[in-house]
Amino acid sequence: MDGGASSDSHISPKGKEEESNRTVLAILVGPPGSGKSTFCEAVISASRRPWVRVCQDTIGNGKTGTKAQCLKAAVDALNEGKSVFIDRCNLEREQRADFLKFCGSHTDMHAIVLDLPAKVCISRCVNRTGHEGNVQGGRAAVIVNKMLQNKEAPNLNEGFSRITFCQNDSDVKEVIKMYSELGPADKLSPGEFGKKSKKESGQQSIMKFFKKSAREENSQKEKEGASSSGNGAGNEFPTLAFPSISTADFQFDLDKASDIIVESAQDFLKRVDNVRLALVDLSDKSRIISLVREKVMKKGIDSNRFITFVGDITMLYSKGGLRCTAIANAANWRLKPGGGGVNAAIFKEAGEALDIATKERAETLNPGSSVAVPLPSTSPLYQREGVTHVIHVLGPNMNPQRPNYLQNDYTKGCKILRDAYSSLFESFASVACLERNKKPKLVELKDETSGESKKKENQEEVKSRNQNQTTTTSGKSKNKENREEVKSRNWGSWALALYNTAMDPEKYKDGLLEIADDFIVLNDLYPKARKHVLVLSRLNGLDCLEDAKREHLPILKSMHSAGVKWVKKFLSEDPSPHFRLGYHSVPSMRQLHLHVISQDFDSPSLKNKKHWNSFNTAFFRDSVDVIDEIEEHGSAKLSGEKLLEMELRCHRCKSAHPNIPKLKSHIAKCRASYPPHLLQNSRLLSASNNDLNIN
DNA sequence: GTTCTAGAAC
DNA sequence: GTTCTAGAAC
Repeated sequence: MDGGASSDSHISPKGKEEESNRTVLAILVGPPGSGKSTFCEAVISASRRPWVRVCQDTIGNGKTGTKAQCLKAAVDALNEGKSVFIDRCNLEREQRADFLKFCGSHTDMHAIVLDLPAKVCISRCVNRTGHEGNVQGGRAAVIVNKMLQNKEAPNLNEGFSRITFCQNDSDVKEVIKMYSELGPADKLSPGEFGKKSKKESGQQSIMKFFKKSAREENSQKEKEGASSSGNGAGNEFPTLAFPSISTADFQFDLDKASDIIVESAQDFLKRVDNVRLALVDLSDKSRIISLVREKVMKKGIDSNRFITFVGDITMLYSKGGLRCTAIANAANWRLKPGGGGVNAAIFKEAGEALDIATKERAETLNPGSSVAVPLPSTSPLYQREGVTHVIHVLGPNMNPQRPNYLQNDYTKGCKILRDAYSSLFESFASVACLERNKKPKLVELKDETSGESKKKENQEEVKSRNQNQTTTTSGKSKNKENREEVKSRNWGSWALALYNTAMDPEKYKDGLLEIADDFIVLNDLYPKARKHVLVLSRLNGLDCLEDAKREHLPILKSMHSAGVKWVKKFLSEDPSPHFRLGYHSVPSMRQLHLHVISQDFDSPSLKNKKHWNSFNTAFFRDSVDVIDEIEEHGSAKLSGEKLLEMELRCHRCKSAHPNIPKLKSHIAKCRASYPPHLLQNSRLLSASNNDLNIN
């Protein structure tokens, strides 16, 4: 494989050989309510390419349409040089087969799988009216459930050249955009995109949304294995390709660097399943590659999950058959294109789109940190290589010829390099949409992870506050502190405002939004976002989350419901914000209160690090998790106040920012999707959130 | 929790 | 010089 980053192959090889105006037959796959018709209409109204939507619900002119009618309409349209959407459920392989048979040599066969959660589809069906096929109202749930029982995900071996999976609304949006931008002569690159890993689909699907037989999966694996140029690994894992950080221009010691790469990777892979890391270097004489290979072998790291790869990081799929979800860029601190090496090559291949998308995320990068930038679908790296994200990462600089070098301080250098890899891998974990519930460590970023042991200590401390000091098994000098804390929790007079309100709401009723038997709702006096209310318990003695035990579950649940009710009310006035409901691990004000807060954090009262981190680190405990944990263990996990001193990171894209003003100007424009953790379990409530309709 | 302000960081 | 943080007082 040639190592040149500057070959001419950024022009898709397919682009040259294809005559213009090839047609596309795109089969939508998804149950009623998954948004097939909306998808088609959105693309058709925006596209320069002529599209025809063939819909079985409408093709019969009032009567129920047939598949045969759809086939005929599709073939007619293709013959006229138009591209076609097949808008019917197409959930079973057999249902799709006939359409694929008509695939002439001038037509690309695509599948677009709208793999949204079943409950979302059901709820949409139940709530809609005037549906073309009358799948709506009460009968919809039965129909959708039945259809979902035995469905098969489309497979390349059915004859599709491209299959795109959408798991959520933002995927759908992105794919609509991609198809809308497809000009008459353009072609999307072949392959499977956006597919969930096996583990994820197992965890997310309530009713085995798309069943796939083991036999099929194996044959698919064989197929992929055969075409993957003998790198020995199947292509089913999300893969991060990364160059060695700091060892080129920044002259980091190779031996030390290789240790850090291997250790960081091993640590990451231990904690995260279903991902793969690929260290990439241009030259097969690369010293860093051989050092890493040697150490990987010694450590017995799974060679399917950590690979070394010689090749151009911008052409891993097109030239090397290695499909990567994300590639890391050894960036400079200004996040500028150019320079040399990997940074120049990636910015060049990704096109201007990456520069623009990067600017939207962050202006600068600190050594030891990273920022993940989603690649616009127009980028050649996305279209040709199937790369969805570029993760910029900055390592330590040991080069005396460069400004701000570390003067051979390898204590500092090694720490920064470790931080850089940890941050890179964590960013990748977010990108790869990992299920992180079962591994609480993963929820934390690098810096939080390093604070993990401290956090544990803190939790223990908090726990032991409630115990008598005679339990001295691991007591040490903490006992003195404990004794003081056990005696009384000293609330300053300023910290009693909520308590006083809860005990005598009538006195303060002018400022209250709602007074119920067991809780009160009021606006936070210093709101940290456009919408920020408190649901305040009225129970005397329930001072904070630490006090909440099983007997408090009814009040916790009723506070939660009240919070959700107010979210609904806010969303009915303005559907744009997202909300979280949760408690501070260690509150400043006495009397248990639930924060209901919109995620814009656009407020002059949000002034310092503590404010930010109290809502955007594990210090903030989502109400849903608190209830689950108390149900399961009798108490909720608490995080220590150490987290409040953490570096400032955007709650959406996780980029780091040096101070509050910079962070605030960033979050005002950041539109990255929220971290996967927040998208689960209704931690994040929005107008499109189905749970709001059900509760 | 906020306000105030010294002094660190830029 | 200005901006921003962090600690003390309330």
